Amino acid sequence: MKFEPVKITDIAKALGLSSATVSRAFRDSHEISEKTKKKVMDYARSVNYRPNPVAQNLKDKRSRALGVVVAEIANSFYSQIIDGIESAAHAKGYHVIIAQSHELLEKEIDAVNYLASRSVDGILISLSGESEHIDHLTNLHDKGMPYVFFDRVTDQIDTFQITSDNFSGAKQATLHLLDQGFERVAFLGGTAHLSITRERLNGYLAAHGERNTGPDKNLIRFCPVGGLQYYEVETAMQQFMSAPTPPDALLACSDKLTTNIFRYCREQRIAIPQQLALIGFSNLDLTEYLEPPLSIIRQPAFEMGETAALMMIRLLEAPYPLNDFESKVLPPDCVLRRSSIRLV
Amino acid sequence: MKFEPVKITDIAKALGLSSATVSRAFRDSHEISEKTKKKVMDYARSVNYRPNPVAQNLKDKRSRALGVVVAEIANSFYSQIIDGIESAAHAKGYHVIIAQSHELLEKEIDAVNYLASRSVDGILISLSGESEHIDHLTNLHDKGMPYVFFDRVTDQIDTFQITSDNFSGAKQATLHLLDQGFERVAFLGGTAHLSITRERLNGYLAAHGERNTGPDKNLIRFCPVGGLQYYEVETAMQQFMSAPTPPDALLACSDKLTTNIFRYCREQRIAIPQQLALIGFSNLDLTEYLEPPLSIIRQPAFEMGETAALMMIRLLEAPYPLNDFESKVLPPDCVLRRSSIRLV
DNA sequence: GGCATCACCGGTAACGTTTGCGTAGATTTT
DNA sequence: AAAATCTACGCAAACGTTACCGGTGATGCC
Repeated sequence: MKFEPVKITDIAKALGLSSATVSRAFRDSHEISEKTKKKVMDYARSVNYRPNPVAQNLKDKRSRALGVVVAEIANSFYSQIIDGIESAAHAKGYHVIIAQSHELLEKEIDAVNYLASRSVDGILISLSGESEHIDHLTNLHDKGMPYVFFDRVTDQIDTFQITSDNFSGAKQATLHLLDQGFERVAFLGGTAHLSITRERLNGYLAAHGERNTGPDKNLIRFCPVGGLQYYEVETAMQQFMSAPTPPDALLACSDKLTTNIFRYCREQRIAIPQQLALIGFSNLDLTEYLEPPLSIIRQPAFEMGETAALMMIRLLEAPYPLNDFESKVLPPDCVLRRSSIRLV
Repeated sequence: MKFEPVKITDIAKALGLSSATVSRAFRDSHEISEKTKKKVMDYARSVNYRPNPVAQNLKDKRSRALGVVVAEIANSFYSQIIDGIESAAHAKGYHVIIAQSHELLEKEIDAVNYLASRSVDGILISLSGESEHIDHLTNLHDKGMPYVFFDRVTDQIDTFQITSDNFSGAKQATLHLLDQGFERVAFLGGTAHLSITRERLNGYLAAHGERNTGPDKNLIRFCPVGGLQYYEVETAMQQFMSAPTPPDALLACSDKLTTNIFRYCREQRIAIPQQLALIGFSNLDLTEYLEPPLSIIRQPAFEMGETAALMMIRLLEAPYPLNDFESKVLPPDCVLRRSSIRLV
C-alpha cells in the first residue's frame, strides 16, 4: 500500500495536454487560456494533486528550508526564539530545520555542515560558547550561504543581526544594584569573547563608571561553556564566595547561568538577597514565584526569532544582492523583584 | 557570488570517469576498484564535494526528514521532547521539521498537510486538544504516511506509540494526597477526550477506588484548550473555589495547567498547601525552588522523544511492512514537595 | 492577399543523482 | 585454446518539475 502521488504528467495524459501546459496552468501563466486553466485546476483538485516540492527544489535550486543553530533547544529562551522563527517562516511558506551546538565548536561545525548538506537556503545562528574563530562559517558564507545572526552575533561576517540591547539591560540591572548601596557587585558571564558577554560586561562597567565605583577585577568571572555544565557555575561561585571580600550582589549573564546560580545559592544556603543579591538574564516562566522572587532581565525572544526569520527571507528573496545589512536591537525588559532588593 | 556546489559530473570530468562510476565509488560499490575509489574519494575531499540531497531525494523518493507536530515549542515538556527527537534523528542521519498546532484542530490539519507537502518521510505527533476526530490523519495514513504517536496518542491508527505511565503517575499522586487526609481532591485536566486526560483521570479515579473515597463529580473539571489560554484556568479555578464545598487538594494534568494554576493561586492568594494542596504534571526547571516548592510528576521527556524518533526510523527502514507495532510506556517520576504536604 | 502579430500550446532539455544494462578486457575453467 | 566467468567501468534512462524555443492556427493590418 505504497503512496503513489499523482504527478503532473498524469494530469497531462488524462487531459490530453502536455506537461508543460499543465505546469503553466498551475502557475497561472498568461500563456494558457482560461478554459484550459480551469480544466486543469478542476481535474487537479479532483485527484488531489500536489506539486512535488523535491522536484521543484531540484529545479530551482532552493529548498525553502531555513536552518537554525542554537546551543540547546530545551532552554526557555531558545525555545521561545524557535517558536518565533517557526511562526514567521511557516507564514511565509518556509520550514525550519533545527540543529544544536551544545555550546561546542565541534558540534557547531557539524551542525552547520549538516544543514548545508541538507541544502537549506540560509542559516540562522546564535554562536556557541566556543566559537571565537568562525572559519567554518566564513567558508560557507564565502560560498554563498546566507546567514542571519541572532542573540550571539559576530562582526566577522557582514550580514543581518538581531539582538536585544544587552548593554543597556546589564547597565540598568547594575545601576539598580549599585543604587541600592551594594558595594561589591559581581559579574558572571559566559565565554568572554561572545558578543552577549562583552556587551553585558560593558554595560556592567558603564554602570560602575557612571557611579564612580570601579569594580574589583576579582568580581568578574566567566564560564567557558556558558554554565551549561553545573560544575562550571559551582566552581565560579565557590571562588566568588570564598574570597576574602566576597561580592554582595551578582549579575548573571545568561538563562542557564541564572538558573544554575539560583540553584547553587539555594543548595548552599546562600541567602538571597541578604548575603547575595541576584539579578540575571532569564526568559524562564514563573520566576516571580520563586523563593525569593527572582529579578530578571527578559529578552523579547519570540520577537527576536520572528525578526530573524523575516530578515532571512528578505535576504533570500531580494531581487538583487543586498549589501546594506540591518542590525536590529530590541529592548529587554528589566523586572525587579525581591532577589535584588536590599533589605534594611 | 552565488554558491556553486561541485557536483558528481564535475568530479567525473576532472578524473576522466563517468558519473556512474563516481556515484558508485561513493556508495562503496563492489563494482569499483579500490584504486578508483580512493582516487574519487581523495579528489572529492579536496574539492569538498557533498552529494546534493535534493537530487537524491528525488531519485529514491524519500527525504530523510521527520515531521514533528506539538502543541507549542515554547513549553518545557515539548522542547525537551524535541531535544530528544532531534538528537536521535541527527545521529541516524535524519533531520527534523517542526510544526505547531497551538492546541487547535485547524492548525493541526494545516501542520500535517504542510509537513506532507514538504514530503517528510514520517510524522511524529502529539495530538492537539481539539483532535477528537482525526480524519485528517487517517486520510494521510491510508495514503502511506507513517506515524508515530507520542504523549497524546490514539488507537484510531494502529502504529507505534510512546507515552509515559499516566495512569500510574496520576494514581500515585492522588494516593499521596488522599493518604495525607485531604478529603476533597480535585482533578483538572485538558480536553476530556485526549488520551493523557483519560488515563490520568482513570489513575485519579483508581486511587479513590482503592481508598474507598468516591470523588465528588464537581471536583473533576476539564479545560478544552488545555490551559493554553489563562482564562480557561481562571474560570475552572473560580468554579472550583467558589463552590459550597471547595476542594482542599488538586491534581493538575499538564505542564501548562500546572503552571497556570500555580500562577492563579499565587495571584489570588490561595495558600498552597494550607488552603489548596497542589501537585501537577510538569517538566519545568526549578520547581523545587518555587514558593512553595512544587510537587510534580515529571515525565522522561528527552527519552520519550528519542524513543519516538528511533521507532519512526525503525518503521521507515524496515525491509518489509511492519504490522506488529510496539506501545512503549515509560515510568514518570513523582517528586513530592511542600505544595502537596498537609501541614498539621 | 500577403505579412506581421497574436494567443495558445507542445517538445525537449535541463536540475544532480542513481541504476539497469551492456561491454570491453582480464582471468579462470575445461 | 576456446569458452565461460569476472572485473571494472560507461551509456542512458529515470525521478517530477519548469524554462526555453519553438510551432500552429487565427486575427489584424495595409
